[in-house]
Amino acid sequence: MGRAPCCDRAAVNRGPWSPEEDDALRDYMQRHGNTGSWITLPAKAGLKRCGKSCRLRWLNYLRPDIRHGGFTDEEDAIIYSLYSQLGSKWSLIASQLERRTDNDVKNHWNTKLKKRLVAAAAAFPAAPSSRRPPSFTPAAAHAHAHPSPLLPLPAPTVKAETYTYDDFLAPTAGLHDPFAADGSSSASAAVQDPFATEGSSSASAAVQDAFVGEGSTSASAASSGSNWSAVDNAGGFFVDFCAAGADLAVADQFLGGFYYPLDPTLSLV
DNA sequence: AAGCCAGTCAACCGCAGGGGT
DNA sequence: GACCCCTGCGGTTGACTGGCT
Repeated sequence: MGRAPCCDRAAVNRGPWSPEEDDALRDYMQRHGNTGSWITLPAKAGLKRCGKSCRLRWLNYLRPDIRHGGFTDEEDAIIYSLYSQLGSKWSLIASQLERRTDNDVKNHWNTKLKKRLVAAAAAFPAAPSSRRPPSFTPAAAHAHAHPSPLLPLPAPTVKAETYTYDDFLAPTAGLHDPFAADGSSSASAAVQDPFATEGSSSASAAVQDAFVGEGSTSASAASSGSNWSAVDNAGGFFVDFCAAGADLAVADQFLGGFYYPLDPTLSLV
């Protein structure tokens, strides 16, 4: 015997909402708010809808304080970062973005962001084992802990307030590349940018795209030359960003995930 | 012009967990 | 502590749309 349905399916409308239904729900919510329960709301609002459907329609669509579509690069970066730390905790991720719903973030990830990473993973084979931290495992990338003992970064935490761009700036101190086997990584290969929206193959563009906007690290990283590789680790996405040359600070933004909110005072041992 | 296909997104479904009794 | 009800969440589906052949 299965779970009892939350409402009589034969007695309620299903599928897309009509403008009239939207008006009825919006009007009710603006007059009364949801002071009672979602289950009883449809009857009070004169709607032939399941209470859960009303809740979803209001929270994801009709609510006046939400935005749809048009995700900015900065929002993408935040989503990448939080997904790498939290996994598919869409409500938590959405709570870190202003006026976004979990459904919108989830759809954006599934339709756009994930595909970029899949494409990036396909374009780049796994980094040679000699360039990977010995302790790295795919599970570690999802264990909410930093995958490499070489990188003494704190375990990511979720801020109570909204993230800002500044949370993703790179540290200024010079860090060495923990993936480099001999410390002399080559920047000769032109590589594609897993984050690029239009398949740029420029290494400098890759870095600039990763640090969209006014990121102060983009110019130095771009000028030093960069090397991307992306690895899809058994359902968890791990982007290994290796910057060549002296300016390797940027690479550490991506270790263990995509972007880390970094403590600028940290440095490698 | 018609058919096909891929991308997008609103909506549904079922489960987990919290709170009340 | 057990049970029930309700809400919230994440996975999935399916309708719609636009581009391509």
